[in-house]
Amino acid sequence: MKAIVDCNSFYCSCERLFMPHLDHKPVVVLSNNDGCIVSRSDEAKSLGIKMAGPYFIAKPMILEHNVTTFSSNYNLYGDLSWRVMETLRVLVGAENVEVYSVDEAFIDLGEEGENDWQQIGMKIKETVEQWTGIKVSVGIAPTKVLSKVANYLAKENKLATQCVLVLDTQRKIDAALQRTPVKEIWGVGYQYAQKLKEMYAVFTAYDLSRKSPEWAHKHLGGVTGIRLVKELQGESMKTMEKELTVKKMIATTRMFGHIVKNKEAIKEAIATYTSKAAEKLRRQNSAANTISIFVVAKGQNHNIDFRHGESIGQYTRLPVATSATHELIKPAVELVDRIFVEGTSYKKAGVMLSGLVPDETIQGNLFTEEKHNGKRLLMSMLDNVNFAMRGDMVKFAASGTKRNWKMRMEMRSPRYTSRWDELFEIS
DNA sequence: TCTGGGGTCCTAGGACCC
DNA sequence: TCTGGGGTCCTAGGACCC
Repeated sequence: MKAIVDCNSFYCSCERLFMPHLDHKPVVVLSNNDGCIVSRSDEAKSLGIKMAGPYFIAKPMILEHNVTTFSSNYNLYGDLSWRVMETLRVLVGAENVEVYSVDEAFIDLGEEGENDWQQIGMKIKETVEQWTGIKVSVGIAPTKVLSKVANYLAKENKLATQCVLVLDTQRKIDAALQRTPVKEIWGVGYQYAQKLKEMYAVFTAYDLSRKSPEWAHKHLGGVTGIRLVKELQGESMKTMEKELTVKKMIATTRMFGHIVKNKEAIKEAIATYTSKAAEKLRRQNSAANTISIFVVAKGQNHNIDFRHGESIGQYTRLPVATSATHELIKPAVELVDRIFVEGTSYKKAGVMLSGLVPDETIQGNLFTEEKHNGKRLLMSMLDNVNFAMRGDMVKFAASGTKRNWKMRMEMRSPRYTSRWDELFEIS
């Protein structure tokens, strides 16, 4: 059996932990740049505030109903996420936990025996809540996809389920699938949901589970579709992933706080993002052999298709894979010259590192020049300083010092658990 | 004019996830 | 006025090889 443990309204729950007077009150958390709503408490959901909806559209409603609003505080969320995952590892053994995202983890509960799954689920839920203060929902079923269905229904009916739902018989599975719209299945997005409904009259997860794997291959994206249908039918096709996943691509991209028309500012932004991306790269001991950058211009009909503003990109293949910031900044900034158009208004830029390989410079070897090793040392010192200061204390000059392109973050709460000067105080 | 049957590697793009 | 930031996997198609 597999379980999925999912934190309820995770970012909102993190904020409430330090402001308990907000319990049972509507709360929302905004994305970077205070652009979209990315987390809503149940009370905010029932006011009709839309997930991923633009903040400025929801703002009148937010003011009217006195909804407490936060900018994202990733230091805080990251730390609390770590506490939740550690709790799970203590409960079921680290080797059985697969961290799936900042607020979700799969757990392998094993196959054998007549276990009281309901009780196991409750124990997990209650322990996490007691140890971390974060409320979670637990779905338990024979496959990952079915456990996600169970989790979805647990959240839909919090009172009846107490946030724990087990699907351990075919009868329960079928009943659950019949109550689940096809769009809510893990792996079915907007496009497939429309297609399934309009062309094939598939409305519920149950309808889809009646289709054959061959049918799914034809109409649901090849092998991906086969796996999905088999998982719905109770056959495990998605195994537990072992931790230690090394990323295959690393990106740092941001909207600007304001429109940018100046090439130097774009270069500063690109240099800053490159530094950040290189840091992530070194954290997983990789080096990159390809660096790409892109910029997004503000389109004419911005209000209609803001998402599809045309993105113009370029990439460079590096002669040698590297993880050194200065070796990445130089080609990145040069790429800006190739794509920048005078007189254009830009709203976003990004850097992507790909072609990632293990970093050869980490263990100095006899055949590497000394200069090369010194470079890695400089980088670790820089990472250490920046980590200790929890910011970017030491930067490359190319990143600029004024940064008037920086994003907005006007309502961020204190980083209670990761900065000494922002610790929670009791007076 | 005709025009095989494999392979591999790479890139772009689509679809999805949180 | 104002619309997030990461990632993954898969497929198709082109270039190239024998």
